[in-house]
Amino acid sequence: MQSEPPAKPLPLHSARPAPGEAPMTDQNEVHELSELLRLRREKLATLRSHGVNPYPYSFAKTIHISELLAQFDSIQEGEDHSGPEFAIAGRIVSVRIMGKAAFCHVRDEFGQMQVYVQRDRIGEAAFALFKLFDISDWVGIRGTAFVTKTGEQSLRASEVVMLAKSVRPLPVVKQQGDEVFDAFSDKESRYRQRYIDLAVNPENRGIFRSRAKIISAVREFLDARGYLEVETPALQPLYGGALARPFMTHYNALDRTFYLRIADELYLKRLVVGGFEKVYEICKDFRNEGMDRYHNPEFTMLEFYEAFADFEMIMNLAEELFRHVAQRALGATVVSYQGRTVDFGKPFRRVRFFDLLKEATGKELLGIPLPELGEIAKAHDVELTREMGEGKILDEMMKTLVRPKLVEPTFIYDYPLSLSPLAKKHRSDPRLVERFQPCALGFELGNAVSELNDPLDQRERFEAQRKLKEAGDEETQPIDEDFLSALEYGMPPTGGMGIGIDRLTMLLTDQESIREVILFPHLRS
RNA sequence: GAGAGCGUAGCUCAGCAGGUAGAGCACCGCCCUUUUUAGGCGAUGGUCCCGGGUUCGAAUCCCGGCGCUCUCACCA
Repeated sequence: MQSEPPAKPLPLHSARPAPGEAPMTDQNEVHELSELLRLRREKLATLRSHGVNPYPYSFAKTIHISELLAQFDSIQEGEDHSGPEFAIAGRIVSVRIMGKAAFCHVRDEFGQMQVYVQRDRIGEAAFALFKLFDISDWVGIRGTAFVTKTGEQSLRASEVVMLAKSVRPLPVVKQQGDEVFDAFSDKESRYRQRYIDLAVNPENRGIFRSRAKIISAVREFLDARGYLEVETPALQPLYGGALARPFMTHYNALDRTFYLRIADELYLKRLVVGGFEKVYEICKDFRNEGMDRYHNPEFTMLEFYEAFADFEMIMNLAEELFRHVAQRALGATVVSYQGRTVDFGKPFRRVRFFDLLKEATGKELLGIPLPELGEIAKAHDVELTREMGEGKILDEMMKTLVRPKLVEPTFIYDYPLSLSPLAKKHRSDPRLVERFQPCALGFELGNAVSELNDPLDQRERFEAQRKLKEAGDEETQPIDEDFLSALEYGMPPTGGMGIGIDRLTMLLTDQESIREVILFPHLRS
């Protein structure tokens, strides 16, 4: 069988419409296809004209390529080229046709291997059709294992099956010596067409495997400690639980504005009021903010709440959690990030918020008057805007003077009251709240507090937020009467924590941009 | 939201004192039954992001838009 032209040639080479002649739509579309795409469609038609279904329904694959390679020595064929048959399936990523035989590489999810296709082995007709197979086609191969003259573990094909014809070639990476061709490295293209990125740069699939492991390790850890996984609304009539601007949407049936959640905190605490003692949720939060390498407007957050616990107990739990997740995701507690290495297996450093600022500035900042605080901040080149209150200035100083230098895993605790509208006042100093943040390698990894359960105090905090809003602050916590009502019925002492899953994944997979750990990051369309 | 840079073949990129568009790889044809993402010979491939303007002539210069990247600001 020869690779004849298609039985019904596509109108590929027809001339452009003559002036004045109405263009025929289907022809027009074909005109717009590049030579490359047209040729693939011709091959598709040729396969069909020879009775091949280029999109069959299934394939009886018997082994992953990685498994086959792992047990290669014990399954090799004998000298007569007979041996146990295996069926692999994957994408063709390279082809070398040599007249009456051909080599190609086939890649599946977990590995890739060379396939040797001989005309006299699979038959003349099948070999002629095989010549229509291209890079990026999905194929099934049955054959026996052998090693080539040059020492590569390969599969000698006895049958090749088209599983899905690709009519648009992937830019499969090719390497010759030190030269790399076709590297698919443009960030925009990689994010926009993530499927190409994953297909062509299989190492990037590892990032998302790690991400999945991290999330399952979190569940494993919390489930084992009696936490209940719950789901709370993403569409909320009132947002809260964080200080951020929300996305707004319209609920047609109710004819009112709804918000995409910026946090699930207030709902999870309602559940603690309801009697669930340990709850957690891993969910998407949405914040109407800009995006950069640390922020995506839609991101994944873990929040967990435990009744009868305070922030110190949560701190101990968090330390174990980070250790467990690192161990599960990396197989070790040692984490390397952008050239720096820390060990999550060691006890975390625990240091007070104001002690860190004292280290950085040489001054005790707790309780000093606002004007003086501003002077000190300016003296350390911390940029201030006119409307910054005490909390924001302190936060800014922490962000610029301290956090970048926090490499070792650290818990910063005892935060100023003004920064934390949902945290309980400190048992030993009313100017502080019982709150901590875990940091490592310059990252802020989460936030935890002894949850405020005094309904009257909570109302005052909400009122303070309202005043900030009236003063023009767009990132305030609105008053949530139903939540206040829940607290009035009584919430036990509770410790709670939030951990940004995306950032944790960045850290554990050594990625410098959040977009590398989100499969489909937001891009302008 | 602000500043800087970028947008040319399927991919990665060159070309820019303005003169009909280039390379490598991929792709196509022929030869080749153990190659190393093969080899040899030959060919094809582009609305140079979009829209205006300057000019005899624009990928190149100017203006406007769109998109991306990197900084900065806000935030986790």
